[in-house]
Amino acid sequence: MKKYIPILKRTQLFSGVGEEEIGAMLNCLQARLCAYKKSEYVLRQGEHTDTLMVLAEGKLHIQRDDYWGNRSIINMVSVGEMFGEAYVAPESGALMNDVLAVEDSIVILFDVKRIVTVCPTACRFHSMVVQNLFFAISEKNRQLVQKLTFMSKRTTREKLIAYLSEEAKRSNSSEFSIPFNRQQLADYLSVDRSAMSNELCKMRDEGMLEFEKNRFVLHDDVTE
Amino acid sequence: MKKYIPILKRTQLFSGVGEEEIGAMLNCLQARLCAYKKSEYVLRQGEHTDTLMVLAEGKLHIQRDDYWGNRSIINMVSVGEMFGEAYVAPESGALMNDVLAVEDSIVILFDVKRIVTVCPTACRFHSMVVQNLFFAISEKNRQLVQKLTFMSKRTTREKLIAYLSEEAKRSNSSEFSIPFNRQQLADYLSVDRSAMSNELCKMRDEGMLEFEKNRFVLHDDVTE
DNA sequence: TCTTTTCTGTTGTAAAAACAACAGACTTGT
DNA sequence: ACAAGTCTGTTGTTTTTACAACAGAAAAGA
Repeated sequence: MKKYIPILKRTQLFSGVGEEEIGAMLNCLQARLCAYKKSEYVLRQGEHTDTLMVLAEGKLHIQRDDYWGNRSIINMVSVGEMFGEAYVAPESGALMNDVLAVEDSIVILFDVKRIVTVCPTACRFHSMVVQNLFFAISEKNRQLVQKLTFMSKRTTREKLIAYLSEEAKRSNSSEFSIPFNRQQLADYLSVDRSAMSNELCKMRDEGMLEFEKNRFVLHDDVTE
Repeated sequence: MKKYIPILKRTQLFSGVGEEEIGAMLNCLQARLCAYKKSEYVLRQGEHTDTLMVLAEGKLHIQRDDYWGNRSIINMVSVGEMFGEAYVAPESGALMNDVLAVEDSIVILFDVKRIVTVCPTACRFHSMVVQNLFFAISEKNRQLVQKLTFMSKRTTREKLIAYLSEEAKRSNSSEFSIPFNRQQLADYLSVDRSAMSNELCKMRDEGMLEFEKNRFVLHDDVTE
């Protein structure tokens, strides 16, 4: 557990909190570790949970398969990011999604009720963590809205442009990598993989962009 | 301002807080009122804000018009619901959406920094409001994910079924009203209005559902 | 190294959506 | 009561997507 304190220190949740204080809070928040192999499920749709989780190693997808087997990737979780925060409210009900480890992963679980309900003066940095948590959820909120703006586009091409432009903006460069392979990107944007692949190649042939594997270069006429 | 205390008392944000305490907190949180006529913008995309807002009267849409004039309704705000919570973090950047009054509306603004950053022992119920705020944002998060699951469906029919089933579930009845007219529903689901209208009528002719204006009745084969 | 599996691009066909244009019903405001 | 405007359903055409099937390249595993 101790070995992950440096990772936790760099997370948004513990931003501004020193390593010693984090060590103390791990007890206070009853932190536990859980390991998952690639392709294992961390959580499954329909389950109940009331823990806040932070990814310490690996990579996760928050996703949902519907009755017909169509997969929709809601979001991606990278090291240092948290998940489960939407289900800590008492009446939040069952999980709407699966959480899948797409790489071998290590997850840190926190008893979030202790973060929010225990008097914040209990430990010195508690109120700072509450504030961080608040900001982190707000940001996740904006991420979801961002994703909605990709998905609200009518054509596959528009969805691709919206998504790729955002990734370019996020990396401050017209050249960047995406965290998905083709099938995953299609699942993320909720389009057909082959149709998307087709569209990407058309855009490349029209000179809008270049790509190789998951590395993309947008040309000026795309970014505006 | 005082006249809205009963409304505030019934909001998720002030749940569990008495009317006198709310009155006291209005000062503490520097609450202000703002009125908007139907079709006026409460906030515009690109602006900056750091206030938390609660709708006291009327109805709002959180939406976005793209370059080509396609409107996408991200969410709807009813009386007692809050909005703006995603932009209170210091580095949250410019608003991604417009907020439009679809009816004459009254909005209450709060200086949210005082909710989150001021020592929660300042006033007695402060920590309860912090907790309420946390739960409220969590719930909004789930709402957005819910919407993503509608939008991730590939066909208009599937989107309609996903949305209408959810509304039925929410009202615990196969008969319910929706808060949108046809154009607004199409904007909410990001589909073409006439195609959607067409699809709705086909579904009605196939006996899946009935409707009249914004009142719907789902038949058994839809809900399962 | 060789085999197996995964990933990506390609094509053709069928299905669905977008778009445009219009008519009748219903509202709203004067 | 009337006129103007809005809302809803309807139809036909064009565009786009979904789906299925396949082949070569790349990666993973034995």
